[in-house]
Amino acid sequence: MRPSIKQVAHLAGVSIATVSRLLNKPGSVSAETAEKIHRSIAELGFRPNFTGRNLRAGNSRTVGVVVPTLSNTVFAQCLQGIELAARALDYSVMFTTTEYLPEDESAAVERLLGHRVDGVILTVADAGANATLDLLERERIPFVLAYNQLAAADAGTAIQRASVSVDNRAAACDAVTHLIGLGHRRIQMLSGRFNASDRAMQRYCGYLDAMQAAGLAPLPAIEVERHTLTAATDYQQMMADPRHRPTALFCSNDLLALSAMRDLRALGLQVPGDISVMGFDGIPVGALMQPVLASVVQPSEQIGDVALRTLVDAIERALPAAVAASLPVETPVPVIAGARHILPHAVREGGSVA
Amino acid sequence: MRPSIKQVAHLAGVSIATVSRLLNKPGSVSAETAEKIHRSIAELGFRPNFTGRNLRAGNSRTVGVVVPTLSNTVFAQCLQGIELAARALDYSVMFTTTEYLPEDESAAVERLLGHRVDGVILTVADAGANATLDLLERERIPFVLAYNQLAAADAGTAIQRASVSVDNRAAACDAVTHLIGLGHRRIQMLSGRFNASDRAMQRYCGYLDAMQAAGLAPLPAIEVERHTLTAATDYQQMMADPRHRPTALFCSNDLLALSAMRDLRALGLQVPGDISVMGFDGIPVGALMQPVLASVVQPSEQIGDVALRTLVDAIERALPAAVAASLPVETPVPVIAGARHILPHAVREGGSVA
DNA sequence: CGGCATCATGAAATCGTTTTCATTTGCCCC
DNA sequence: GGGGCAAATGAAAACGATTTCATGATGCCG
Repeated sequence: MRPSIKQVAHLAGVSIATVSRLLNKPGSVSAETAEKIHRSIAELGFRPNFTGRNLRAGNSRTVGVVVPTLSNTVFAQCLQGIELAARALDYSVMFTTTEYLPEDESAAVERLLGHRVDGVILTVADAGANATLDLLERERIPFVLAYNQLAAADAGTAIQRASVSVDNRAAACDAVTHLIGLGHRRIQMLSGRFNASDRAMQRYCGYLDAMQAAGLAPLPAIEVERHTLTAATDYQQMMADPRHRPTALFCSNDLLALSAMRDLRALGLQVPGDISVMGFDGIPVGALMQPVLASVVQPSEQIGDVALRTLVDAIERALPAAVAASLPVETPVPVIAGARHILPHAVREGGSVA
Repeated sequence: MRPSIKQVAHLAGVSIATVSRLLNKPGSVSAETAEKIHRSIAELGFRPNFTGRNLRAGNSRTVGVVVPTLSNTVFAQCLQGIELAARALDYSVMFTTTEYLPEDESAAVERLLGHRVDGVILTVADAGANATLDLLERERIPFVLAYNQLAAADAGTAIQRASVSVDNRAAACDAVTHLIGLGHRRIQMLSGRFNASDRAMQRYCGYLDAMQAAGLAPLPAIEVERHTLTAATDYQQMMADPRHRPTALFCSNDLLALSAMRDLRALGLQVPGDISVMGFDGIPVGALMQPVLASVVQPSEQIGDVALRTLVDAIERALPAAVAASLPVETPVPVIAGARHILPHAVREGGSVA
């Protein structure tokens, strides 16, 4: 068995309380005692057991992260940002994915709650009506949404949720406006399933905004499963026919845009000669390619960073509230004042549009 | 405070032992008692606290993962594979990065050990001489290396470590042989720092193998910092001069290959017209681009999957050994029989070479 | 009808910490 | 020199689960 504080205390000839004190607030123990204890710790190779500490303290200095997948660079970068910030604040990260299955979201969160994470960062399919978020709220676990953008209307409700994202609608509008500025009139949106990503819907709204503002007739979005464009035969037929084919394709994410470009080339079309393609996300490899993938860049790593800091703020703000809640008198709900963090986006111009 | 097993027991009018039994082996408690307890659990919204369980059990059903970064898709996919497999085996994943700083490896592992993870999956800078691995070994924590490929010579030593990777040397040799087969004679390797990645060195050996086998004169590798090719002016000069310029560039990873291609284009060179570029990793976007990035594909997600399964095997094999170790008589070291898992690689042909 | 095995359950110890409360010691000041 | 105060330390109770051991009840067999 690994050495515990008890062995250290015994070897140093002091009580476990003294060892604990040395570890937590070193000022409160005399110099020579500290010296003895430090020697014992070194000799035994003692390492405090967080499990014991967490059990007693009731918090774990661990946050849970739930994202759809890591196959999309966007989420990987976000997780990267989260981990970096967490490490800086001395938090640990427990991580899980949902594979875009809404029904897995709850299971994932349940597991994290079993581990008594102090808070959760998640990207859900639909932040609007979501049982998982309700669960977190019921359990009074601070959480922050990443990428999901809360509707401004929610700001008026009693409990305000926190989210960190770009302004999806405005960003999409900027992208489409960029295309319009280049002379495109027939612009169509290619999107992942709306029910797998509320962002896709918001971006479609942005598309509508831009088309409307320019007085152009919006086209219905083409919804496809992830990365399975080749299966969408009706879509292929549309592209094959120059009369139905849009002159520009606005894709709800970069991976989709890259897949689309490959498929279009397979159909014998030139990008951007025959058709322009613009993405959304601004994944780094997009800028390395030739032609550069035009896109709307979201600061994914920063989204993670801000999400984590917001979450930790909420956690540590909730701490005194938790103490109050343990009083016999039921105090008012210790609500985390939510915040809709909207981070800046940028249009990346690129050779994939003309 | 969240409901504990105690409240459940009280509400159901039974002892906490009975509740615990119901949760662990449901057969051992009578039907009507089970019914009462289930009702209490539902009413209180009770969720077992892993912290308590882990403290008592001495294991956490959690594994730690340490990789250099998530900015490289390769590691993100590996983590994805790990998480999927972990979830299937009912393990959780605690995750951290090192930013390619060898000195951060130990700190990361220390933190994970504090959380009492049952095992660790890691990718280190140099698996040969590595203090972190020694630490894990001293602490008798099962661990599995991912991407790091143990030298076959290690198989003879007393303690055998486990690793999951492709055969880097053979894979690089295959890649370079492919280039040679296309008629290239002046082939040079562009690599990340050897001291930041032992894989890079192994791949350079593979390069040497291939050149030697073909009777060609090998060139020294160009070592660069990650993604900072533009700063390497001597490299730029070499590329600018057709007499010094190799006809093909073999890069130690795909991100580097993509950066190189962009820089070469910036110098006015055509890929593959003036120079061919081949990568290593086989990241998925490489196949979406035009031209397709030729590369050696490693099965990253599968590496994660196998690494996790190997680790869990070791953990669960070590369990009885741990019991034995708690006996007064010091039993022989409960060594995890290591295994060098070599997964298959494949050469992906692509338009970036000619 | 008594003895014994089996089953369901409870009491209590345990895991490794933190923290409260009490106790000891030494010191200062009057 | 004694009273009181501060500093340093120890004993013990939590935290939430599992698990061992003991106990009572039940049923079966001779």
